Amino acid sequence: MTRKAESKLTPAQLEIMNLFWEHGELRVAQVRRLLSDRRRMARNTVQTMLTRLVDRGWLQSRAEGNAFCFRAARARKSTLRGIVGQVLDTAFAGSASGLIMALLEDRRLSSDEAQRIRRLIDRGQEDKK
Amino acid sequence: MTRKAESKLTPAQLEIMNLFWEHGELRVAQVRRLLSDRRRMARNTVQTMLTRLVDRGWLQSRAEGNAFCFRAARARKSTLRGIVGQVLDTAFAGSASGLIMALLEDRRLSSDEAQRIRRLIDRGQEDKK
DNA sequence: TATATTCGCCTACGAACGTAGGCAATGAGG
DNA sequence: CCTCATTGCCTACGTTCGTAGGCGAATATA
Repeated sequence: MTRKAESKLTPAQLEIMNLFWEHGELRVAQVRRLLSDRRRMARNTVQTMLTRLVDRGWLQSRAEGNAFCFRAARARKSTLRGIVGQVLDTAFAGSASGLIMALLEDRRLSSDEAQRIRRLIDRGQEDKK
Repeated sequence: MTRKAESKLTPAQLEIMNLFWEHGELRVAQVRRLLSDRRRMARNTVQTMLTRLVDRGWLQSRAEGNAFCFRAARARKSTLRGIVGQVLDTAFAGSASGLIMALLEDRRLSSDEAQRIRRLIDRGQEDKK
């Protein structure tokens, strides 16, 4: 069982990880271009962040020709689970309903989404994989 | 309208804020004592953190005799709402059901809690306010 | 071939965090 | 009056983050 170390991603790092989870393998320049839609930063800034993400096990890199290809080293699913779990414990003392209450307080759900959530709860109730 | 600045609390800071939301007004030594159950730190560490929380508008202070009393300057509710909203946007691209899915993936709900959540969803569905 | 672009790598820097030492004042106890 | 514990305040230090400059190698272009 590989220990996670759970080093916690900052918002900026998470934004980068999202790109990898969505696009798979990317090079520095590509990350920068994809990122530039909402956040402009120098090439070296992107490079530094990728290097640090590699250091902490969030990304893997692979040499291809003269450049490098990076890709996510951890699954999106388990990472998000970790993030939510952390918030749940530190901010809501483990109360899932407390968290969901806060969630519903400023976000109106579409009936579609409400339906989906209800199903999730029911499934989690009867059956535990 | 006092601007929130939404400076984001770190885990350690949140732990302290929780004490104030639970206990109301506290002095440095009291915070340290309450904190010592799970996290031992020097008096000056606590002092520094409180000072910084005051600087950033999370706490208010009031002189009482020779010492100071601190208390929360922002409501727990709106703070937690902000935290969840931030996670929702940065990690789940605004998808509430995505967040809840991650939540349910490693936390089994008690049927009690499931019931409560279902009620919250229904209420949010029909009626806003 | 000479020049410009792209990329990796090393280094830096200010801000924020968590941590804490040390000093001065004030109040309590002998 | 002298000593000790408590408190406020100022300062510091190592780390991480976000930001980036600059150098040198390789590649593309004129």
